[in-house]
Amino acid sequence: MAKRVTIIDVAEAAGVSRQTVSRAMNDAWGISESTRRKVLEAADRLGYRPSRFARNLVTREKTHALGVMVASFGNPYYTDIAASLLAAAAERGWQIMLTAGESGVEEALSLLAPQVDVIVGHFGIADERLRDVCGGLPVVRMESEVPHDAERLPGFHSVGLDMQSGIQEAVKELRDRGARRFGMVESGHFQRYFGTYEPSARRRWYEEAVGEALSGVVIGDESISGGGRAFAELMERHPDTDAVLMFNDLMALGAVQSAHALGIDVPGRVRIVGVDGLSLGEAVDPPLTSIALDRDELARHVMDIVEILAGADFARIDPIERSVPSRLLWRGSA
Amino acid sequence: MAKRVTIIDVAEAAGVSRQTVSRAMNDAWGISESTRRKVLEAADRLGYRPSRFARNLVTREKTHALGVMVASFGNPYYTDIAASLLAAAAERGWQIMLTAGESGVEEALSLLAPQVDVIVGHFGIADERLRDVCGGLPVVRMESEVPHDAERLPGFHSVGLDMQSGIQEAVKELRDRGARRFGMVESGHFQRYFGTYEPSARRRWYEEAVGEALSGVVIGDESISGGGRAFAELMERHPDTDAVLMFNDLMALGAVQSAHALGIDVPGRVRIVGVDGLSLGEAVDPPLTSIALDRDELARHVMDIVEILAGADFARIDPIERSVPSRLLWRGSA
DNA sequence: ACAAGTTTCGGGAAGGTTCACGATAGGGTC
DNA sequence: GACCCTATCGTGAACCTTCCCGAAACTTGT
Repeated sequence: MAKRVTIIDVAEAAGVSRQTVSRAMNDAWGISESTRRKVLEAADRLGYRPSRFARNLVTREKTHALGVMVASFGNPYYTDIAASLLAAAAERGWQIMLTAGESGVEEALSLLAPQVDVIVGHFGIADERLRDVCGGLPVVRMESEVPHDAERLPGFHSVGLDMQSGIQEAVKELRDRGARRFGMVESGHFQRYFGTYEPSARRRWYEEAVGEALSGVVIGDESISGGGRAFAELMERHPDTDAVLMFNDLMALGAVQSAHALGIDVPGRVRIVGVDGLSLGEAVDPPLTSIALDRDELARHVMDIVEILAGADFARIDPIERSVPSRLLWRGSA
Repeated sequence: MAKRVTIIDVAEAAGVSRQTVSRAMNDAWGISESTRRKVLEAADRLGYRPSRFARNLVTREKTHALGVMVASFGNPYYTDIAASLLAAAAERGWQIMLTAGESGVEEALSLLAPQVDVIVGHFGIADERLRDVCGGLPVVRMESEVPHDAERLPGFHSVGLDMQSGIQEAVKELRDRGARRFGMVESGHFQRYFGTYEPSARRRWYEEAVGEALSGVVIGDESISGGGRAFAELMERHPDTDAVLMFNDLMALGAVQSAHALGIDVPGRVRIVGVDGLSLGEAVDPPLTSIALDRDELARHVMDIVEILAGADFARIDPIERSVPSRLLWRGSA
């Protein structure tokens, strides 16, 4: 194992002191041009690289780092969120260290944790395991629903998404435009995950909003193709459906494609509404109507919490829970 | 300015030594349950957080950090690349610290640089400025074309994209399928950037490949809508065009939408080919045919270089230049 | 009760850098 | 030549944690 080249090695090689090397490297004031060149040459020859840890240690670590974990980076839902987070963090002078949970949440986290001050993300594992793997770091969870009243461990905070208002608004708008029979494609994710099916909050709010006008609900995979298949099944089993809420935009994209393939006019024959408000939804034809998560506000909330946590004594702070409202993004598909 | 709570403060508060506090925090072996609790309680009370820099300093900084800068995180081209980079980096045990250049490339870089070992990305600024702002860190550039023979500064490496083979392949395939008149929508980006227009490598390769069969070239904005407008203009000015190369997939998306709006059948009346191979291209209808950048291979090359650079003595390494080939991704739009 | 072993804890050092300040040398002024 | 000033460079300390190893305390066996 090659020993690290330190500032002292360079100093000796150049025949000067540490301090002089430091001055040369940071092109500081108080060093003659000739010795600077001499030192730089020696550093070059030895392949010297200052240790960023030693440097940050002594410069009082002014920069804060935020660890962000998303489930998958191939999913536009997460990249959109990461984009907003990145912007909000940059605005407040935080650096973002990013990782994805695709191949081992715990391993990725244990690598990320020692490098950052706070961790935020979608994890899909329980608080207890999270605490073990994060080494006591404060954690901010981004939930896909309003945080339920679960007992949070200390040091665990969350920002949830309140979809009730958005769903109500969407149903009202659909009604105003003449929709009479409301269907929904629900996610099978929970079921696959927990074994037992439990209706999602989205479904509960939707059913409450449409009441008697519900035509049917079909469960599908959380993917474009899964959404397409489920949509086709829904239309076959409940042909009178003229408005559909898709569990998310990815599935809604599949539904639009599927409708096109089946010769079903959108939004003429059936109106399709997604959830998430992906920017990707603008790129398709017709552009996707969606109940949008305001990602910038989400990011703002996250950064608010993060800064509270970073402001010393985080350990004494009670779990913070916030939620961001959704809003209807009326585009072409409904 | 509140002084930092150190391990010594906790030790004094708990009436033990540093070492014991360290043991308690890292739940190491060799400490009784009662003292552990006592220490943890004291740490909690004081709001103690171990310094990640001091810790990493002594644990010999085994984890390497890669700084990644992309132009914009809202652009799927960059997020796709970031995704591949993230996967490749995770595979080799590197952490990724991400930033975007949207609001100030230099400022973002100067924040990023002290935190990482190598920097890679799309920058849009000259080597000289980059060197100043990165403090001598080695840099890997991702180029949108094959690295030209510019004089690279030492410490600057690059991976470029070789599009010639992909474009040739695409033109051949289009010919085989009956295309006779070839148009292109070119990017106006260079022109806006440098004032003076210079044909892109894509255009040069394309014109060389189609030869006499070129119907016309129109310049457009590098965006969905810009692509749509330019495509419409191309079809109006050169109505005999039956195959179009769009400068990139984003613009191609606009072209497909525009064609739809104009009642032009794709690919029946005109075949549309994009460049980049965005995963987003699969989500639209018809799915986008594209000359794809193999992002995983790009990421592999980048990580290869990065690991070479990290392996000591980087300063003595001559600029490395690599290029990744493109390949034709035949989907529905051509 | 004593020896031996085990558990628990502390002191000194290391890790690589920057900061504050003191030391040295050379040049100019009188 | 004494004095001061400035430009340049070096020494000790600090930053905060973990590792190594020895000391102390406690447990067990006889």
